[in-house]
Amino acid sequence: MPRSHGRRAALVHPDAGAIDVLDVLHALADPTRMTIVRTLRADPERACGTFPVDVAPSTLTHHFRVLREAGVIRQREDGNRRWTTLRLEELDARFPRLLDTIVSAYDRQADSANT
Amino acid sequence: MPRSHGRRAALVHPDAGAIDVLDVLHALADPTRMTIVRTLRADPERACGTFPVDVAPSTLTHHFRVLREAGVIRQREDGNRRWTTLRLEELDARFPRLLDTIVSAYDRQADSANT
DNA sequence: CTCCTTGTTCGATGTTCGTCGTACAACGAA
DNA sequence: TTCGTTGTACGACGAACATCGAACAAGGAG
Repeated sequence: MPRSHGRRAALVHPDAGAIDVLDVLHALADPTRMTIVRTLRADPERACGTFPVDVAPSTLTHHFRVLREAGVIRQREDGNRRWTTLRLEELDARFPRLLDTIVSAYDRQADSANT
Repeated sequence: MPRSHGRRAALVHPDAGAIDVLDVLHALADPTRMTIVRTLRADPERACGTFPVDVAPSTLTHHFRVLREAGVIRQREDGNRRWTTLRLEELDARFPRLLDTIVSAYDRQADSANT
């Protein structure tokens, strides 16, 4: 028994009512994580490995954890895969229009840069 | 001449069109800076020392610099004082409803905590 | 069972961040 | 000019962060 990894850690998600807006802002203030969120807005559910980001797998795991613990995404185990969705409705119930306004602002910025 | 400080550095503000939404999110993802912004929403202009935050003066200067360089606030020299305002209109022109939505979300969270 | 795929955990590295104390610069008033 | 007020610049410190590689765990296909 060379390591004491134990089994796969259970996925922890904060309750909708416990989501902290500062945590959400911090989670979104990173280009890789913003790309993840934008991708999920277009596609409702994706597996981890299918996001158009260019970082090492372990780095991607880290970013998913930040988003998950901030309450932005939900992850579901399915065999070997881990499926990811936005917690859009819960987020919207607590902070109306927050996610949409932020992502729209980023979209607008990306558009103005491609000119 | 013990130091080579030179004179007071000029205040640098990014052009409205160069404001980066990720910088704005990062600037707002801190409780002290969020308090500064909320205070400025209530009062249009304040001097640095009049904010209800509990940090050392040099720390406050640091937070003002982060907000200023992100394009969230504007600072104006006036004799010994430095007056601070929100760049609300410029921000709103580039990212409609962004600041208002974020600050409202924080207000809502603060309200729900005081229950 | 064996191999491949998927994604994680751990440990390390270098960077950025929030905080402070100290020194100091500019201004205004006495 | 001297003194008090206001706020900055610098340097340091510990914590948090983004990133990676290596090892590994679980599941599916053959």
